[in-house]
Amino acid sequence: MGRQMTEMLKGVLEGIVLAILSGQPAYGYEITARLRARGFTDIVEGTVYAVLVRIEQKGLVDVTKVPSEKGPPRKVYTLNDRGRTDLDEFWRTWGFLEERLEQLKQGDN
Amino acid sequence: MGRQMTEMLKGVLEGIVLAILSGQPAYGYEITARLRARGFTDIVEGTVYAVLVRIEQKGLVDVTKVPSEKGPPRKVYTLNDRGRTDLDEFWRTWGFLEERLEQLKQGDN
DNA sequence: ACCAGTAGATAGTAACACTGAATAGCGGAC
DNA sequence: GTCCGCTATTCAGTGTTACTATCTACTGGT
Repeated sequence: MGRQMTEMLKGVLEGIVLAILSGQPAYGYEITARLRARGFTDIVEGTVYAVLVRIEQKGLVDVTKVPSEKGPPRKVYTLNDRGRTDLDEFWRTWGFLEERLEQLKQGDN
Repeated sequence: MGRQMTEMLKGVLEGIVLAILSGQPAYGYEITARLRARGFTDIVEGTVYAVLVRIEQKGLVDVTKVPSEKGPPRKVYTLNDRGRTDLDEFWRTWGFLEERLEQLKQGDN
């Protein structure tokens, strides 16, 4: 992955995962697949699981273990109220940045 | 500063500084002031100087020392060719992220 | 003599994404 | 019946980054 993308994902990837979970509950492997389908082709499992551990510890998601027909049991993550609050805050922060960068891009500096 | 903003700035702040320099050369203290004027009210000098040291070491800027009427000599940073290339790449990476997040925000997840 | 404003530097910290590898369960091919 | 591939999770170690807090240094005004 490009160095710039890696750095830019910091603080954003967590929001992306929360946003994905806001649509419907999902488990790690599935989330990785969705990210890939969305164009984030270079994000590997290890990275996603680290995010999931973090948002669980922060109490932004509820977790249930669901047996899989194929492979070890899945840990299904569901966004809870605190997670939704955090996601809202994420979008506000993102919106702020987006605005400022749009101005900069227009060249009024 | 909010935790989310701090993390989100990683990888972005450097691009912001390069973008500011693309308009015209500037020195650290001045750049901090411009950032503040742009709404980044919580970014302090120490943070900006760290970025400047980094982009200088990467060879993205040329540096000249200019005496100041008031206070110690200024280090004026000028974006060079490598810096411009890096800035282009930054905007591409940013554009990619912006697109994906816009989709996510629209709720198609 | 002191202080505020200007200007830069730096050591230490915390957070984060990445790398690479390991573990574990199941199905099918051979 | 053993090996391979796919599913699924975990974890230790690394590098990069922004922040905190503090320090130095120069000038002008009170």
